Amino acid sequence: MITSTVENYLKALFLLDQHSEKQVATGELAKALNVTPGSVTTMIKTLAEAGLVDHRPHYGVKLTQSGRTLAVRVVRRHRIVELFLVEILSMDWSEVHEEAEQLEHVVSDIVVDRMDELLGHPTVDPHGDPIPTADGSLPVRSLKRLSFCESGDRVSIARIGDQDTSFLKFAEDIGLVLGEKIEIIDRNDLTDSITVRSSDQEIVLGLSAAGRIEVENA
Amino acid sequence: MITSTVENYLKALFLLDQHSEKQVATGELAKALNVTPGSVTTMIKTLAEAGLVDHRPHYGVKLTQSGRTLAVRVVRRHRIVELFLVEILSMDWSEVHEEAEQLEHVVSDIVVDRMDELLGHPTVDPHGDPIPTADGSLPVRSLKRLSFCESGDRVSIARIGDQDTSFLKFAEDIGLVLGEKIEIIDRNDLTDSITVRSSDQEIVLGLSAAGRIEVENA
DNA sequence: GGTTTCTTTTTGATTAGTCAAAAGTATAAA
DNA sequence: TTTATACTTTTGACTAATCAAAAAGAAACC
Repeated sequence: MITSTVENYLKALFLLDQHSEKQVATGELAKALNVTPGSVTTMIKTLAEAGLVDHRPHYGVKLTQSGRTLAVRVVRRHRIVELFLVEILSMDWSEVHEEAEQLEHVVSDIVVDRMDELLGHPTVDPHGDPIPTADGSLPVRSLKRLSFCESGDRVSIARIGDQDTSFLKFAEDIGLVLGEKIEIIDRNDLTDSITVRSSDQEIVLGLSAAGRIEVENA
Repeated sequence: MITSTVENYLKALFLLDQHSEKQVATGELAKALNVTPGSVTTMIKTLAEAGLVDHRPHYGVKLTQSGRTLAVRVVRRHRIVELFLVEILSMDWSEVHEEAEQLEHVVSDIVVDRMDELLGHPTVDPHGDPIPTADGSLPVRSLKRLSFCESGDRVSIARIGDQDTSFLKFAEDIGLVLGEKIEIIDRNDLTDSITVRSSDQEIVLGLSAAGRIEVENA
């Protein structure tokens, strides 16, 4: 039986290694899961025996095909549940992450499919993250960080992956919502800030905050 | 922290002892939870230490007030989730029990309250079991088993508590649904059966099946 | 009252997951 | 090439929950 813990390890591995083909370090995984490195080593061995990861001691770990398949299923459940909580139960998108973190391990395929249907087969969750399809495929988008944009760029907000509730609330309050079209007015490396216009309103953001927002060309 | 296991023990105790003020026997609880009596004894000791139950060794166990409060909360979550799955996600009432069994341990109060709202503050779940209010009160209804009805009685179906999927499907198929008004045509102790009329249709049930259906005077 | 039967409790083991701290490797610096 | 630093793995211990089987207690029967 696949426990919630195993699902969490697989999901964390997936989210960590999806943007780089490299092995994931034990310490990195430990930090992501909030456990000690020793615990990770132990669990990695269990996962390797089950054929869910490949482990090269002292180098790192990587999902196998079957591990990846399971991980994607967890991610799908998580993202559909998050969107469902926001759209159907009118919850605030800043507070659904923790909730989905629990639900992702217990909702059955039937329930997820019903939610998916009710939501009209959505492609992204409330943070702008893509929702894997039932067969496990995951669209790849080419986004860039708002902090890398140049003056004059016209882009739309595509993803705010941050999971910090207060940052999400803040972004929402100042009108930086998913799909919003914005224009970069000024990018200033001296003051370490970037100024954007969104629906006639000018917003100044520090570059580190801007780095947490991803955009695509409008 | 209250684990799912503890919640399950409390819930089982609540469901077993609610209709009799008596102590619950170790073996009875073991059967309800599908664990060995030894496991129950061990857990009971833990619960007693936490002040959730009173335990008289070799006699039985009973929920304390605080144990009861927790149990009722679990029952509320379970029943609201069940109804939600049926009403909002259009799932079949015969298949939601297992699902709710998992969800009851992870849905937060916020989510339950939203579901409750969306459902219009319902008072009974899909099986006709009362839903405890947020403050923990639980309406008491006086129902009787269909098997105890006499010829000529006019009643309405109030509860089908059984959790066996096939029995639930069967009841639904023959038109014995919650709220349905029926008239007892004949009750025959020799053939061990009862004949009822529901919307012009005559249905013959064995008394043991009729014992699983509860009714109230129409 | 004494013995049999049924139920409960105790005992000793096991599994999943975790931690703290010791021991072992790899890498980078001198 | 040796040493220092950083990271990983191992070790031993702990918690929650369980089981199987032995021991103990209560009840029922003669």
